[in-house]
Amino acid sequence: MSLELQIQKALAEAFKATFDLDMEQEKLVLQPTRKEFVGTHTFVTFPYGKLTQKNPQQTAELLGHYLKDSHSLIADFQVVKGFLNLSLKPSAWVSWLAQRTVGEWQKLPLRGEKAMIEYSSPNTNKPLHLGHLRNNFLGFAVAQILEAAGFEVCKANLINDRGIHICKSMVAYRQFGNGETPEQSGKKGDHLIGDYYVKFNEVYKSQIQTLIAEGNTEKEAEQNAPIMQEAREMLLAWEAGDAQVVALWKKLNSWVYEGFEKTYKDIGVSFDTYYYESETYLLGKEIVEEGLKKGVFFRKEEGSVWADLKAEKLDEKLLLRGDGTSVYMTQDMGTADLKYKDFPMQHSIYVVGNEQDYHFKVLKVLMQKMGRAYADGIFHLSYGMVELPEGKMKSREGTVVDADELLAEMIQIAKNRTEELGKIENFSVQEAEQLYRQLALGALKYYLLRVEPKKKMLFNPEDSIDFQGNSGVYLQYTHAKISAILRKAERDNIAYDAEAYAAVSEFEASESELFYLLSQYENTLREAADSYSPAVMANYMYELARAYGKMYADLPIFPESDAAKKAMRIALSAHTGEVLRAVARLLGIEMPEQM
RNA sequence: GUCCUCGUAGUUCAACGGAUAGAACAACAGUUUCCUAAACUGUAGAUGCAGGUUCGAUUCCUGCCGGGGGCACCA
Repeated sequence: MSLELQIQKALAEAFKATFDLDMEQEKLVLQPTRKEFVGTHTFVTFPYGKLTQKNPQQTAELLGHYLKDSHSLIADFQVVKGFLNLSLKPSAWVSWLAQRTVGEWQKLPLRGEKAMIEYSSPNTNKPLHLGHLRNNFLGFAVAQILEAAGFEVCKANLINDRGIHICKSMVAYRQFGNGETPEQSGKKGDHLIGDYYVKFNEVYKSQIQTLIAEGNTEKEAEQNAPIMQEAREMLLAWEAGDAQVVALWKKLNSWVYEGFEKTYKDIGVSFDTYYYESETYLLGKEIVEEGLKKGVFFRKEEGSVWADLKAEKLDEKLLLRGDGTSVYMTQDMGTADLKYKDFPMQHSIYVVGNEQDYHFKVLKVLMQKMGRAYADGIFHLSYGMVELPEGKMKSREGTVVDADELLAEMIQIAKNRTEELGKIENFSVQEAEQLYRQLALGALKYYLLRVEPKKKMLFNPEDSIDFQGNSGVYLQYTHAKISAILRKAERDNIAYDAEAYAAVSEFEASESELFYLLSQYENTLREAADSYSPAVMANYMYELARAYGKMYADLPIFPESDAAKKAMRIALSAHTGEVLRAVARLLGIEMPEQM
């Protein structure tokens, strides 16, 4: 049983014994004691005045006395107004640490539930940019977190490989490409195709201007620009299965996939299954028919099919055009069923930007109306855009922060900083290269993950990404320092097992703080899983590293004369390292042993 | 027009309805005979505005102001 639970149980007993009140122990929530007061766990008694017939302060006093007198866990208490601050006995912490270090603590018990996480889901007409990185890191981290929290997880990538966007690149390539290939040009396939997408838009723009100059309205110009018409025709040809168009499409897409795979590998994300829009875009019509039969949807006179969601304040939603063709929502309904068929899940998570909030609200309501088993478990993990100081990134105009380029720059910065500091002279070239990558990716991932997903975030290329302070590098540095401590303990043959530190009977403040934070791993993981928020883990990891940094600076380890204390500090260091590594793994961040 | 979302130090981010709103960067001032100074310590600095609910509101509700996004037989 966790310390938290033991305290809650004790509190329930205290309520019973002192006030003859039966409290549900889960509701007796504890919060961390603020560091200006003594203690680790705080119970707030303001809400219980009516029940106990005492004022909050008296309530806290009475509960505190009971706990101190009757519970082996509680060393002391202190009351400030309605706050009951509890201090646990060092022996309790010490045995907690002893148990912890032998047990399996990284994962919560299995829940017997499945969760599918769809993320990344790129369009195949351009390379990944900074916004995609946020998506990829979020999706991967949430998958890891849910798995650690006891879910069976499936990571899915739904590739948007068809549609007008890829036709634009195809048209531009056909006109201007001269058969260029990734091999000859030395470009990654996704970049090559992305360049043609930009090219398309340049030509499109100039054609619009010409047409406007010839007296067309802007709308007409946009409609009639020859290159756009060509793209539309190509889309129709693709849908008709035109052999040449399909062959071109396959070739260009295969180049893009190679490029994506390289990037995915570089940034350390992976998938368990792939869906291709070209294979799913026709799905969903049967669901519309089913909905019509059930009377959930209705047909307008012209033949189009709609769902009336006015009761849900979502207005009316088109599901099938008058000519019987699908819209985006139609295929998403079909894909939702397909996913469930492949992986019958209780939770279906979509990592998609917040501009689609409405879409996913509607999707969920529609599937609920259709009575789908998985419908209540649909969750749109909506995240805010990554903006530049001058505003939104626009692929069309090529004003994006490219993922591959950014990573390369980060690696270069990591290299420069590391060389300045000169701490890895013993490294081989390969080891050094690996370290630069770890630092660069760690900085990038932590930077993007520490912000609450739904908030938009600003990226300023001028400032780059932090390598100091509240940064991924700080966490890695803490881990590297810990590793050095452990190497030294090993070398000097200093034991730090449970027996070696069992005798410790008092703590310094920074040790208590560290113990407390280490004990919060499960709670934090549960909270992160419940809210699908890697930011919760990221912030926890930073707090933990900071607490360790403080202890490291305040207290000597090897010069400590009390052998038990020395052993305990090493054991604390070791476990802090383990927790940091465990959390970092959830976020996809690697922790170096030396830096 | 309507719906959703965000608004916290100069800047970028924190804070299950709880104590004197935490960090980091930037600024200023300190700390290496001692385990990695990519660190540690200190100083200064913030809840958009107006109401309401509550013992208690950055957090919940209403209105306003400001930023972002959505809503069309587009994807």
